Amino acid sequence: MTEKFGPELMRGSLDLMVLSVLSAEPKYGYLIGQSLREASRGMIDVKAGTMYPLLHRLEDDKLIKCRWDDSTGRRRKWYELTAAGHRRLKQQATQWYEYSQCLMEMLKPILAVPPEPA
Amino acid sequence: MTEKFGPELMRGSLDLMVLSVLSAEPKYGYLIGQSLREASRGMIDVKAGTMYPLLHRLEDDKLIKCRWDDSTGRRRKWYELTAAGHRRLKQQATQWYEYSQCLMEMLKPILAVPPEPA
DNA sequence: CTGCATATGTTGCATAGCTACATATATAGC
DNA sequence: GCTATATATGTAGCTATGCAACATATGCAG
Repeated sequence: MTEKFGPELMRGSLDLMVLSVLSAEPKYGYLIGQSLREASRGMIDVKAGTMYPLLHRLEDDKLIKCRWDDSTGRRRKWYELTAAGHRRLKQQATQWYEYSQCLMEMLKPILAVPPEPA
Repeated sequence: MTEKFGPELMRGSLDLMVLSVLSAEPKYGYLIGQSLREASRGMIDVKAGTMYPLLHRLEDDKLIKCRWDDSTGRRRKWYELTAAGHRRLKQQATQWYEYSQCLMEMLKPILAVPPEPA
């Protein structure tokens, strides 16, 4: 396992990742963080100070909507995608795919060079 | 042709792209911008207010070094990678590749859905 | 000689991820 | 019962970086 991905690298795709893990089923903030860690085998670790403001932004933009669950001792804020959220997810996923293909093309000659032997 | 890639998307990989286009041969700032536009078929358009501060940062970090050419009427500042720059490029390219693979895995189910018919 | 492409640079703004902190409950170990 | 840890949400302030807007200057085409 390599190092955890730095914040600069994820900048610009965190929204996309959160929308992505919410697309299948509703989740609450803490659980979203766990899901991302699992899906990335520990490479992606979104901090609380990043996650909650991010969720509030997405909610302000009407891409997700929330529902408090106070039935248990643990207060949990469940989020799910709105129709606009689903649309945005598809659009952003497509754009990210195109971008990564574009960048990959540029990096091809660099990545083709094998790493120096130890 | 889709829309130009937004700044949020490129955040975190602009350094990598600049190092990448400098890896083959020295270039000056304005030319780097053109090279990126061409390599991306117009999708990537780095503004002057982004490019020059970026180059100064990379130089401060000793990843690139410059040489003025005042022999023509056009003052040009040619940049080339240092040894550290080459190392950083390989390292960042590899990390970006891993990150994109990771994200692509997450986006697979979303991208698999065909776009709605018009 | 006027306008545009070329070429480099700065200032100030907005955005978003981080650390550090604050609050509160559930659970496990002693 | 007490303590430490995991769970769960939140805020305030810092920092980094891409942007628009501006500034300066040259070469070349009409």
